[in-house]
Amino acid sequence: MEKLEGIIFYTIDKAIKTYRQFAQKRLYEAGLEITIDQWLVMQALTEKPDISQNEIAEKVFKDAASVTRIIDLLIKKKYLERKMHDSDRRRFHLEVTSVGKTLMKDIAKVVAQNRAIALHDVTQEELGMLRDTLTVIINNCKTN
Amino acid sequence: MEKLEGIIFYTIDKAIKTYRQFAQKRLYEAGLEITIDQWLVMQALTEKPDISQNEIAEKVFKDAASVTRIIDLLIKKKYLERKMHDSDRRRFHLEVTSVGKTLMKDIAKVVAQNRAIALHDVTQEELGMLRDTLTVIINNCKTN
DNA sequence: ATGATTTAGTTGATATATCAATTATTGTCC
DNA sequence: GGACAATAATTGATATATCAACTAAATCAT
Repeated sequence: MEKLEGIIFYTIDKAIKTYRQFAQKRLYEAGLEITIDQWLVMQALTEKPDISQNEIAEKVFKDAASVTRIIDLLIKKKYLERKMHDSDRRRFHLEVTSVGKTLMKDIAKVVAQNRAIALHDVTQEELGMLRDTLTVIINNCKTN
Repeated sequence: MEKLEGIIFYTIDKAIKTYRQFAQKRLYEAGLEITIDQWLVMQALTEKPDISQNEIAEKVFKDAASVTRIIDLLIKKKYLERKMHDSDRRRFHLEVTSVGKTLMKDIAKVVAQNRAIALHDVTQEELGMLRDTLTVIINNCKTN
């Protein structure tokens, strides 16, 4: 068996974990009280305000159960509110509060900086190839 | 703010999560009772039998606390044993049992297949560039 | 040699991941 | 239109991630 260092999935794992730690630390240092995972949910809601919890789960690659719990925390923090859904009483309408909107704006700057630092010296071409190769891997692994 | 789909870290996250789900499912279907994270710890121990728990944590990008708990489970499953360390009574000598060794051999085949499937149609050159770009990102994010 | 510091590992608290089971509601089909 | 299946979300159980506090042992410094 090949050593861990030689395995590409080990490197991919290392890259995303290193970036997440880096990004989380910088959010924390900027006084922004949110985790990366909570931000992902907020971002999905910002992009599509009428999204359902199940759709959020799919979008951020999480389980519906995880999304339920993350939303519970975001509500506790007053960044979100659960309201009645117009046409489907099984669903909720999730509303980003004004506090939540302000927070998201503040985060945007830090997130942009994080990416710029993390991608320093990576060309557009390299970025494109990175994306293409990862997309091939993703499709190869689709179970269905 | 750019949409999630356009963010490279979102794609990296998606790739590693898709692969992990794929790999875990195939391990489970092969009747192998181990998680990917537990396998990582076993593999680190197989590569360096005298490794310490802290060194394992560093190698597999986990917290020492996580490693303690993963090892507890591996011991409960009889794949590992904690023994006295020769020269340092703070440490343990972790020993892979014969059951554990057999398991690791069985896993090796499945893991090799998983990688072959996941990397189908990815050339050596693409793999090298993927690794290089990820390494740049990892170094850019090193906090220290 | 002893007092301070460092290191190895554990434990508790909280956040997240995953699966299975459950509830409430909606949709389908005859 | 009423039984049945599908869907949206929650909850419980277990595994993992992370941080902080802690214990025990080793090392360092004078």
